[in-house]
Parts: sequence; structure tokens; C-alpha cells
Amino acid sequence: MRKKASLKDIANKANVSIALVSYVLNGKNTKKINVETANRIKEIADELQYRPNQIAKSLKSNKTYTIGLIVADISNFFYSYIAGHIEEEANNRGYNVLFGSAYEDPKRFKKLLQVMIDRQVDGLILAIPEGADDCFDDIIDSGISYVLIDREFPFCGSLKTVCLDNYNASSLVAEKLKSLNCTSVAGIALQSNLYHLKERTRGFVETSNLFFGEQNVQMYRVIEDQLAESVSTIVKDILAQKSIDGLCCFTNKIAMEVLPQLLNKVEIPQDMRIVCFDEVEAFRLFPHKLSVVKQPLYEMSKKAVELLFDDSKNDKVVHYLNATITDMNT
Amino acid sequence: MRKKASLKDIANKANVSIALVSYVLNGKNTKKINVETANRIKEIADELQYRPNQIAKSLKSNKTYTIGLIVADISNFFYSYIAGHIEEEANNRGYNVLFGSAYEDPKRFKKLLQVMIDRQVDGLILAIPEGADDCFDDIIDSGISYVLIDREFPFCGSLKTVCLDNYNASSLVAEKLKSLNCTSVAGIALQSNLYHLKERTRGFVETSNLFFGEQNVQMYRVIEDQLAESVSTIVKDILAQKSIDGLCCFTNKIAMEVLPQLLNKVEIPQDMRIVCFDEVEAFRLFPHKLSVVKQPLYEMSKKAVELLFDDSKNDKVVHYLNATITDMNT
DNA sequence: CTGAAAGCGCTTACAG
DNA sequence: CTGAAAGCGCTTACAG
Repeated sequence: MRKKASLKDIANKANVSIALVSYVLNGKNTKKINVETANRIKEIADELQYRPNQIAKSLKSNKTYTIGLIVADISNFFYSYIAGHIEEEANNRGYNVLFGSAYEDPKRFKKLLQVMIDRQVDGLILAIPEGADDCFDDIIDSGISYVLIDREFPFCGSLKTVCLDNYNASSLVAEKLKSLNCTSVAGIALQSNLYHLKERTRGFVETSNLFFGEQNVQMYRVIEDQLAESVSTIVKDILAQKSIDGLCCFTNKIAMEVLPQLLNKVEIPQDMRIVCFDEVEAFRLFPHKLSVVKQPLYEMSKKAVELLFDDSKNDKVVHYLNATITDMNT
Repeated sequence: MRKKASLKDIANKANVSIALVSYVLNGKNTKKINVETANRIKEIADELQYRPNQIAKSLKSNKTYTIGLIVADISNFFYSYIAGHIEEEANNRGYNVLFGSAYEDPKRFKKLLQVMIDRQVDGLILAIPEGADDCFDDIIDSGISYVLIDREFPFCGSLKTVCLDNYNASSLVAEKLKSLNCTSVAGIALQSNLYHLKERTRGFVETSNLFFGEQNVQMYRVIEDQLAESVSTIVKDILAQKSIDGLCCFTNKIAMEVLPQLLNKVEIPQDMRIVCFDEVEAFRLFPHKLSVVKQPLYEMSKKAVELLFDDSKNDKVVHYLNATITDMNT
């Protein structure tokens, strides 16, 4: 282990002032500096393997070149993919990512947020869990620029957000089921007050009502921590109603419970058409045709970072991205 | 946006010195300080909503309360799960996680590593990609404590590591296939020079040789960026050899390619027993029985953080964790 | 062309 | 019980 060299060390060795070393190494006032002294300084810096102390730099400049990212659950592919690509985008701009996973716990979220504010990150990218929407004052107050991802909060003022157009995505699901000649459809969604999830079901229900008639549209809701049991009951109910021939799983977690339970109980796709939100990879192991609502994750990551660094005021507040529906296992 | 209050602001308002404010707010020299002044200072701090400047603290203390985590690919469940739990463990100890995903690119890895060293993280947790094993000098040189996860580098000196006992895990796979009455087995692995992956195949081959005889053990290797095509050829080859009745996929990525291709081509599990490494969730959608090698991800995360903060010298250098084999979809 | 000095916001040994 | 001062490693306006 070698002691880190400081500007002072270089200055001493070169017999010049610290200021001069700083100028040379940062390429400032460069035309006014004697080329030979400059070169000598650079050589000594190399020799001592000088690396600037970022902390000292931050203290002066009030910039940390760090962005704080808080996701709802990093072990979910949706967020881990996004996290990776946000990190990459940030890197490209010389930033690093301080990262936290709130696991949908508002208390944990707020603690993480406070830590990131305290550490003076230069920007925040946030997927906010249910029950944490009282955090906005703190964010605004901190003066740190931010972008919300995935989840929008239209009743909390004008917050810069990039997310899926969930209403539209679900309309597409209804259309898809219609185009597959379904006549009676059901959806299974998470019980949640998150606006984007409500929009997601609303889009499905409203569009399905038009296509199939209200009496042929059913929504089931499940509570996250009783997923397995609830889904089991629901699936039985759906299968009992022989008429239902179209099914939408509104999150990938739900799909992971529903799909195994459907195996061997119903002919897919002949008697039941299925559309699922998100998580494309795993579905490849499902032995039947199904359709998947793909969110543009890469775009979302990229756009989030872009918006974070773009402080033009006349920017649209919520940026909606469009989903695509893909057939799998054909 | 409110201006951040500093110790100076509090000192001014309270008509005391900055030092005194610092003592009070940090609970130092606390018995020597006038209780009333102390209270007055605390009140003013509250009122001003004082939050210490962590950067200034770091500059003095040389501690950043940050640990750097570089994983091979964050969008892989294996690492995203680990990342989440390392973050949680770190939080519990008052640390935050600066995060990077190297996507198996040694150049990118080394760049990330350098950034983390420059930012003076207090610890490093690293999953090192192939071809980056010349990074150890830099790490040792930096004096930052580190723990390697998942991948061990026995030829690079004594490096603190926590990883699976891969040889043993693969022996278990062979045993499992034996216990399922297989007579001829094949394995599909990634072509890689990473020691832990070599151990993984070695354990399988050596143990299988004992059980089944060399002529009944075959190893296939695939190159990562030709996965789909290679697997397709291999699967055809395996199916053509009617004798093979046991198959091991050595990474979850391989399994995701192999399993769909097996559907409807062979009776599972009657004619073909399958064991796969990692990623348990997705396999639930596979319509047949199969066995899964589970790595103790939570333990690995926890142990990594523990080791990072444990600087007892007589610590074992490599900590091996044990895999378990689970039957799924029974 | 180069340097002395102030300052970023904190901590802490020392003096009184 | 409290404060003046030095210092962490840097930057930068100013002076010469």
C-alpha cells in the first residue's frame, strides 16, 4: 500500500507552489505557464502516480459526480436491467451511481432518500413505493434535480417523470385479445394504490368493456404477500367459468404464479389466450404460446438520465413511453 | 430550495464558536459543556434543519462510508439479488453502495474499479470478469479492503473470497443424476477460463466418470455470444445419441436456451433427467420436473459484507459455501 | 509566468 | 466550560 500523493507532494518535489501544480494538472491558465515547468510537474505527477482527491474536489465544487438511484426492488429484472443501464448512461457522462433498493417499503425508501440527499448526490432517479409520496417536499427542498421512473404521481404536482403509458399499454392488451378472437376476458392485478397500476387496469377494463361488453370483463385483485394462495383461488374460479378465453397478468410476479397453475388445466392457446406484462426471458420456458407486453426498458433508462441532466424548463413534465406486444413461443 | 445550514450558521446564531457546535452536535466532550448552551445549540440546529456536510466530514476523516460493488452483470438475477442484499447489509452498518456492472468486460471493470478507488470507497466487493485478473496490484496498492465474490483466483495470491464450492456442487449434480438412475450423462457449460467455472465442470466430470464410466460422460462447451446456435446443435446431438439420459446445464443462461429446445422432443423426466444451476424462479414455468442447484445467495451477500469489515488476519482466505439441490415442478 | 492567501465545512488537540 | 487555530486536499481570484 502506497501513500496517496497530494498536490503538495508534487509541489514540494518540483519546487513550485501548490497552485501552479493545480493549474497545470487541470489544464487551466495553460498558455501562461512555462512549458518546461509544466512538463516537469506532469512528470513528477506521473512518477508519484498522482490521483486527485475527489472528496476535496467535491468540497470546493459542490459537485459529487454521483447520482442516487432508488428502485423498488433490485431483484426484479425490470429494475435490475434499468439499474444497469442507468449506471452505464451515467458513466458515459462521468457520473457514478449510488444505489438503493427500497423493497416497496416507504420507510426504507425515505431513509435511503435522506441518505442520498445528505451525501449531496447531483441527481436522483427514483421509483417511489406506495405510501412514500410525502417525500416530494424533501426532494424539492434539497434542490437536487430528480427524475421519477416507472411510477407517476399526478396528484403531487408537476414532477419530472418517465414512465410507460400504462393506460395505452393495457388498451393494446384488450385489442390483442380481441384480435385473437376472445369473447370473455379476465385480468389479474395487484391490489395497489399506485397510479400507474390503476391506469394499467383502467385501460384494460375500459377498452375491454367496449370490445367484449361489461359482463364479459372481470378484474381480480391480489394482495402482494398472499400471492400464491390468492392466485390459486382465482385461477380455479376462472377455469370454473368456462366462458373466459382471454387472460391478462398485470405484473410479472403475478404471471409467475398464474402460469404454472394453468399448465395441463386448460388448452393454451386454443381455449385460453394469455398476455403478460414484463419479464420476457422466463416466459421462454413456458410451453405454450403467449403474448408479452414489453416495456422499453433501455429507452426508459436512457431517457431518465437524459432528463436528469436536461434542465430546460419548458420540458414536458411526464414523458410517456409506449409498450409493444410480442408473441412468444410460437 | 433552502440553503443548507452549516456549523458556522449555527455558531453565529447561537453566539458560540464553531468548535463548540461541533462538539455538541457530535456528543463529544459532552460532560464539560454547559447544559443550557448545549440545548440552545441543539434547538438552533433543529430550527435550521442542520444536516452535516458528509463531504467535509469525509475529507477530515478519510472515511466515505461507501462501499464499491462491481458485479459481472446486474441484469442477471444472481447478481441483482446479491446486490440488493449487500446493499441492505451495508446499510445496516451505516454504509452505502456505489455500484457498477461490468458486463463481463475487463476494460469496463478496470475503469469502474479505478473510479471507485479514486472515490476512496472504504471497501470493495468484486465479481471479477475473465481477463481482469491484473487488477489485484491496484487493489492491494490502494490499501482498500476488499472481498471477491462468486469467482476465485487461486493463482493470484491469497485473496479474500467468498464463493460457492463449485467442485462439490457439481459432484452433487453427478450424484443426483446417479440417484435418479441415469446411465449416461452430458453437461453443457460455458467456454471460459474462469477458475470457478472450470472447477464446476471438473467436479461434474470427475464424479460422473466414477459413477457412469468415462465413455458415458460428455461435456459440451458453448461460446457466450453464440449461445443460441451452439445450443441448438448440441441439443440435436444429445437427442441423436439416444443413450444420454442425464443432462446438466452449468449456468442459468444456458438453461434458458436448452430447456425450450427440449420441449416436446424428449420425455422429461422419464427419458431425460435435468439439473440446472441457479435462477430458480423462471424454472417454475417449465412444464416438467427438474432439479436446480441453488447457491446460498443471501449467505454469500451477508458473508461478503461481514468479511469486508472483519480485518482479523488469521481469517480463512477463501470461504466456501455449499450448494443445495432442489427438485422443482414435482 | 508564478505564488500567497482565502475558503469549501468540518474536527480536534491545545490553551485558557 | 469555551474558543482560536491548524489542517484535511483542493481551487481560484488576485497580486506581482
